[in-house]
Amino acid sequence: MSESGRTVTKARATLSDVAALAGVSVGTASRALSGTGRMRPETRQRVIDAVQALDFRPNQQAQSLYAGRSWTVGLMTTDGIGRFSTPVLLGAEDALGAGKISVLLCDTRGDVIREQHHLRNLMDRRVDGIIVTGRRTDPRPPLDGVHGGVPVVYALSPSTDPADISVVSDDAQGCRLAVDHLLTAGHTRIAHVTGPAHHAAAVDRARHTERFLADASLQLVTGKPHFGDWSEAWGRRAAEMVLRTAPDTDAFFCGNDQIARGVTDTLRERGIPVPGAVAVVGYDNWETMTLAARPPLTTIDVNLTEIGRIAALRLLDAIDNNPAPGVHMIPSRLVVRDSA
Amino acid sequence: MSESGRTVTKARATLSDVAALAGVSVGTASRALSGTGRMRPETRQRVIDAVQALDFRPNQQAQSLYAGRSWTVGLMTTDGIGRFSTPVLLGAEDALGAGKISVLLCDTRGDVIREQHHLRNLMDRRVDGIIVTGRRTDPRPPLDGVHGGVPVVYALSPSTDPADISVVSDDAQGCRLAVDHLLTAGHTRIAHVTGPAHHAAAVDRARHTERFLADASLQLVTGKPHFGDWSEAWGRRAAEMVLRTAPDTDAFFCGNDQIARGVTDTLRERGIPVPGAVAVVGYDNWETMTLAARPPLTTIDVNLTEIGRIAALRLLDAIDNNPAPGVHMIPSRLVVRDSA
DNA sequence: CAGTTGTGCGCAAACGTTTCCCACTCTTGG
DNA sequence: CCAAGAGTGGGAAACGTTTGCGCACAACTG
Repeated sequence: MSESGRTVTKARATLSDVAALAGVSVGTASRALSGTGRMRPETRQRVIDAVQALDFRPNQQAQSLYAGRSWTVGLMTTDGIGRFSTPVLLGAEDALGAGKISVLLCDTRGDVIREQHHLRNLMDRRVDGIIVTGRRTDPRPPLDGVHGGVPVVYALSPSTDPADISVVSDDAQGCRLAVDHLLTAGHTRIAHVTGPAHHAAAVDRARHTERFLADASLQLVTGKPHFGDWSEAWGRRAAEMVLRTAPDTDAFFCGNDQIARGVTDTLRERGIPVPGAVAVVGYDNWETMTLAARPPLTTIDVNLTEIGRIAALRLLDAIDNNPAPGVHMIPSRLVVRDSA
Repeated sequence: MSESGRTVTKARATLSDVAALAGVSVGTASRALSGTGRMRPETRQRVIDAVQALDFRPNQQAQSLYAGRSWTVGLMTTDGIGRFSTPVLLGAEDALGAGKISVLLCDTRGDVIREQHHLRNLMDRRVDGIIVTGRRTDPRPPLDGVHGGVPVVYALSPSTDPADISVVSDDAQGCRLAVDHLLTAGHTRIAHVTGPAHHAAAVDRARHTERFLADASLQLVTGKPHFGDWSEAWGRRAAEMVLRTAPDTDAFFCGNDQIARGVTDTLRERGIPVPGAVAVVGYDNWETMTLAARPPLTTIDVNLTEIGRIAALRLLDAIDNNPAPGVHMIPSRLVVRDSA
């Protein structure tokens, strides 16, 4: 097909080819390779030599048919494959790859029909398990139509059924890291600017922030969190607004890095030194934002890759009949840069 | 297992269950479902009823074993799954899903060992084909170790072997769109700021830009393109530099959107109206950059999703024994916003 | 009414493994 | 010298599907 030196064989050798070359039966060849069963070392060696000579590799389809499993897991992402699901996916792929398990990718784009379609496909392929992940941290209804006890792990957005296995980010602990960092640095007049009030991530983080401030007998400098959207533009507008209402604000804790970057832009344009006069802390550690901001942002890293990895490990456990039902919280990490 | 209403069946029905219930043989049941072979409509109906009653779905493993193919393609990404490979991946998944083909995800992280490992795995699983994609547009060596004529399509970064199938972005046409847009608006003193000189995307775009300017008897306002890195910081620095060397610059064409955003930041901070005094055009249409920039950036969209889609279609053609060797160029699109 | 055509459907092989069961060949001890 | 036992390895069934072949029976035709 191509004139290059790449190998282009017609069809791969099967176990009977190997057996024939080694002068044994297929069954013996199989046992020689699997290590089971007793046999003369010499015989086993002949089989191994034949394998090498023919470049034999077992047909996974056949193994799967016999074993009734596929050494494959489905990874369903509910809304595109974006900034959040990608690291989760990589973490999962990494952990699974170690166990000779491959990942089948299914993107539902938030469409229930598509989700059903993919689910049927996964069941038909006899996947060993399924990881469901979404962008939002809001709980989601469990997958409907899982047959034969195939285990499912929900990553990032937990299942509404507490009997399911979910792996999520520990927002409370993340907020505590941020608030403690600001308090320790002596900030007491803190504002909170975040995303839409209908996102769990926004309301949860706001709630935790107010709680931790209350623990230190403080409250938000403007009296309440500011809900908007996750954009830089909102961060810029919100900063203007907060500074008008409470000019003595000495810190902003933001619901994500884009908002935080918007806040720093407003501060810089007003000539307010960061972190000298006002400190800013973001959330997510999205490096395209945190590193490009001026100054680079101190932020909370939610360890998305770790979430994916743990989800995969929990799934492997469940596949091995050791399910750990419930919600598993993955701790976040404070990343200190120049903004606070 | 769970107290919710979800179906939890023990094991799925097989075709012999269906046949038994319908009172026919397995062979007949199979033919009834596949539509092949002649039979009494009444018999066929009985089989169909049995299928419904048992919620039968054929076991893909068995079908694959018989057919010698898996209705699966491997998608290898060479360096993480980032901003560039993700849309390609989605486009591919979309096009393949229509053909009942699923996607196996393999991330090599730029590691040759890992690439070999994944490739062997894919061959063992008898994938119907492979799509290889990378972040960089630089050509890459073809996959080594593809057996049995399994077709491979290279997306985004072409194969160095011209006999392979590659689907890439048409950088020349993209640059022409940008340059023409600037020229039509009357700009003649154009600067070009781009990424590292060891990236094909940077040097190619620079070369095309100079060529199209030459076609209009013009040259770059600073006499040469400015190579740096793909960051906002470089965009900001480069803008300072260009304005010092050639204060009468009336447009910046940038190698990507981050650089373009950096340029607009410098211009805004110097009080230079964009696009009133100086126009700015980016590249890639990365919306987190283009929409957040002030003003929102006019840019070139390389249609990554389309590249993925076409790569998948070419792969399907090749699987059907109609390979279209060579490099396929996907045209880009000018997205006009406020910066030019 | 015998022979031919045609329809409907069952049987079995095949895809490539794994594993159970059994037969054979040595060796060894009585 | 023969029987028992251990060590080897062959044969075949099974996983669940698809498909080629051929048989039985009905319906024509001459």
